Amino acid sequence: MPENVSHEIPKTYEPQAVEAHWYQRWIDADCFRAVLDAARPERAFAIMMPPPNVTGVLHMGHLLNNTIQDVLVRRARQKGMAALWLPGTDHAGIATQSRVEKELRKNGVTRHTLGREKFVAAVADWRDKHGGIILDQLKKLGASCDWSRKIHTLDPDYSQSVLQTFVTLYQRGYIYRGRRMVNWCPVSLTGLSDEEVIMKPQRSVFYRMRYEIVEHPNEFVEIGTTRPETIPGDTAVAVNPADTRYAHLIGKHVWRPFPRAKIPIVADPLVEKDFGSGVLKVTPAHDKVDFEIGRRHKLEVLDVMNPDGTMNALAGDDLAGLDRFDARTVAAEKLRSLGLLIKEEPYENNVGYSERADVPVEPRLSEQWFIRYPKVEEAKRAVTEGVICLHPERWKKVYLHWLNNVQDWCISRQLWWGHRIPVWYKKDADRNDPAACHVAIEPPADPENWEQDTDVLDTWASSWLWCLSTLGWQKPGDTTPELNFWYPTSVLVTAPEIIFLWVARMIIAGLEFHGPEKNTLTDAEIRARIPFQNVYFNGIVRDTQGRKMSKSLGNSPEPLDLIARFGADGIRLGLLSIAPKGQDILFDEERIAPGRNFCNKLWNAARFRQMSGGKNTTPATSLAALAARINPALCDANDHAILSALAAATDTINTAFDAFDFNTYTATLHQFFRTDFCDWHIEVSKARIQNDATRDTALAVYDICLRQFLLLLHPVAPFISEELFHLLGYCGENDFIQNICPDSGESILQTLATHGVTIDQCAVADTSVLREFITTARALKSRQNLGARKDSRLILTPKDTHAQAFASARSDMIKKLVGASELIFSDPPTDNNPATPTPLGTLTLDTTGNIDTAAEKKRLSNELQRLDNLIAASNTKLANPAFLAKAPPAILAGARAQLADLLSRRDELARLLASMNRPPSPEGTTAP
RNA sequence: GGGGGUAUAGCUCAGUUGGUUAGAGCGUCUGCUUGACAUGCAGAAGGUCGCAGAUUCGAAUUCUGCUACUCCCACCA
Repeated sequence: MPENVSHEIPKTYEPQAVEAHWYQRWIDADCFRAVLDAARPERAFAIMMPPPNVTGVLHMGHLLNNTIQDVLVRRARQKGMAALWLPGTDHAGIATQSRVEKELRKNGVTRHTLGREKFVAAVADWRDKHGGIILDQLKKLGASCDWSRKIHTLDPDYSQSVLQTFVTLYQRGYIYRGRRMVNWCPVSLTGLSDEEVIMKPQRSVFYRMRYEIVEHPNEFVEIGTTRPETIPGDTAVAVNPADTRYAHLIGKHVWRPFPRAKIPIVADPLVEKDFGSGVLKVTPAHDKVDFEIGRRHKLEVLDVMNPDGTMNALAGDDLAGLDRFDARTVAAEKLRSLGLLIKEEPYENNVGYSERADVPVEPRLSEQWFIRYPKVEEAKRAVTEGVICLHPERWKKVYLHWLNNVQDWCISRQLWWGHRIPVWYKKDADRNDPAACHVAIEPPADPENWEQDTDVLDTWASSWLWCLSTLGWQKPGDTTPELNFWYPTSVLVTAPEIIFLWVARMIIAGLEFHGPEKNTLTDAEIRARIPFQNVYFNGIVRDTQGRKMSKSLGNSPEPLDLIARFGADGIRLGLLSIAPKGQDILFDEERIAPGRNFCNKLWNAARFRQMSGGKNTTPATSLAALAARINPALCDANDHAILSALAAATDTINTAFDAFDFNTYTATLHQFFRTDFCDWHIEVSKARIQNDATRDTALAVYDICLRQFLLLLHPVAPFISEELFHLLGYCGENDFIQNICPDSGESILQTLATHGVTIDQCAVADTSVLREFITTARALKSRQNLGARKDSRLILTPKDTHAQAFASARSDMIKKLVGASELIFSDPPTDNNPATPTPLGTLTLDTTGNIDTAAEKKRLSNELQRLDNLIAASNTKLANPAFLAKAPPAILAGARAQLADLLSRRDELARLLASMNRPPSPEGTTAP
């Protein structure tokens, strides 16, 4: 055993112990600390972790998202980049506040009985207790974040920057206050942005009713609604100005049923002629469209609801105090009793739900702060010009569509947990008079005369600064050494769900705030201001039925439990290899088990390498040192083949990384290691390991493969790769695999050549012929249920002298791999022994009777039929003059060669089939 | 209503710019405790590449239409 292999590899791989050990060592050695290198800006590589909510618990989506980030950052670290992965958490206004309010309610306490200051303190307290859990859980996954830089969106510095951007945007004219229709959540009691409203199809009732025309008693117009409870808020009915049916009624009035009142009939183009009766009841206080119509026609705005969704006094005695949905039933009853209800029809429509509270939002008129987005054109250009690349690219369209239709952003929330809006109003003054507003981070000098706005900012109005404020940015135009070095960051890894809520807004924030104030930006300025260069959208992790993971469905596995059972590396490998590019993932434990199995396989292969010994005493910490152990004269064709495959796999993986193609990455790891290295190369070279003369060279080839493979594997499976790298002595005791860059394919070939091993492509080709021959021979045996026997006699009728020499030289190898006691070269026996064509000639299995002749004949006929079909197709193609004239020569030659091959195999099969039809010869087997 | 996405083996997915007989993992079947590994090995079965056209010498791949499922956006009450 080599001296540098100082520890024996245990029999079974125990991920828990290995993971805990290495994570601690990495932390102790400060492996994840990002150190800027101002002199070499090209070394910068940064990823900002999408900050999880402090209320969040680790779920499958986090596992995938953070695995991808960790893979990218570890890869960068190996390549010698100054790699920064910055973690943090989001204060998550509504979610956190509701969570704590719920706790308080258990003790009969509300935020109002507690008061603002104490309540915020209580929430902060809860956050301090629970908010860090999710990041600690990520450590179990192996996340290599620079934990010393952990940021929270309510940290004092971060908060300052949030307030400062509000003030700046106000000064630049992008922020205004207005009485507008907003999406009101009657449970959270706050306004919401459009992006926080989820449309859901709803089974509703469409009420068709009639309103009497004031000027024409006993004449009615029919009106449809799904919300009769809002009738008391009606202040008009509207028709389309081009609708001839109602033209004579415009300017007249109808009776609102309850409370009974005269309301005008107006004409407005927003009304669809063809929908329902073409008459719309207008409730300006409770519908966005109606509000717009009301504004144009100067209609009264009658708010008949309380903030909590109950009806108020204006709704009339029968409805007042009722919940909006109960009021709907009562209102319908009232219509019926008044004889105004024509019909109730089942109806499916889309209703907006509050994302957090999951109740229908109520369009509600209220005073809110809005942002008119700056730099919208530049934000589009950043993506259309490819300054920011989206992966997969198709999200471009979604992103641009949003920007093309973007509405002003309602940023005030009627909550207490968050960044309090930095605006003070002069007492007893008109709040809409700018002169009576003090907008600044610092309160006015005479605070007793002012009142601060009670609202806080939308959480996303803080997280849109994530790429800036995490790097010490405090105010627009700021630069810091950290910003200069790491900004723009390299990749953002996130879910497409938040492309509007977060991604687009971060881009806008970067463009507006990073650099001096400018109205428009050049391409170069865009390049300098964007927050990230790439966005990788990972899919959503769903269950096997395609449903989102959720607590209430109980379909979400416990990630820490999975890590304990499969190992972090196993999960990472499993998740990454099943994640289709840009598609959602259907998660099932069964589907990630191969990740764990692969780790086990690797462990055992390493163990086999170590148990195979070797007399090397020199350290083997580089490719060159390992290559130096090879005696080129002892390299066989299999060595050439596996080393060639290693270089090819390396190149494939490098290309895959550049394209964020993780499918190819994991598939290549699997193909190379399992199929090429373990199942073929190790097996085929075992004899050479047992031979003193060849052992060192064979082991050196193992080591080159294992070392390079571990380096390539490390980003996705950091723990096991580090452990084995050390156990196999590929680095010093105090080194880490993260600091070692895998050689490129070309560099591997060059280093080998320097040490006398120039990959021989003929040898590589020979190996693939041998593999095919072995597989065919095994199949031949297996069909006779002799797969496990090692005493079979094989008779090869070589197709030419080269084939004979080839097989003869490898006779021992073939016998061992196929499981045969003899390999005889001879003409085919004349009786009905099973046989098969192979690349080297016809191979016959010498059986002593008892073969299933019928089954074998059937198989041969099927195979013959298949070949005949292929030959027919091939002939047709080659008989086509157009093909002969237009196909490239290489394709043509290929087609001809293929046909020749098919024909010879067909002839051989036909001969074998014919021989099976003869009665068996009485002597049994024939031999030369 | 508008815009995406997907459709390939029983299941989940690969399939690079069109090119020789469409691949993998899981599952299934058969055999095997082979001196690293049963979380394994060997072998096998299994596909009209959603449907219909078009382009081409040649289409899973490009184009058109259709169908099914799915996601996002949207002010039809």
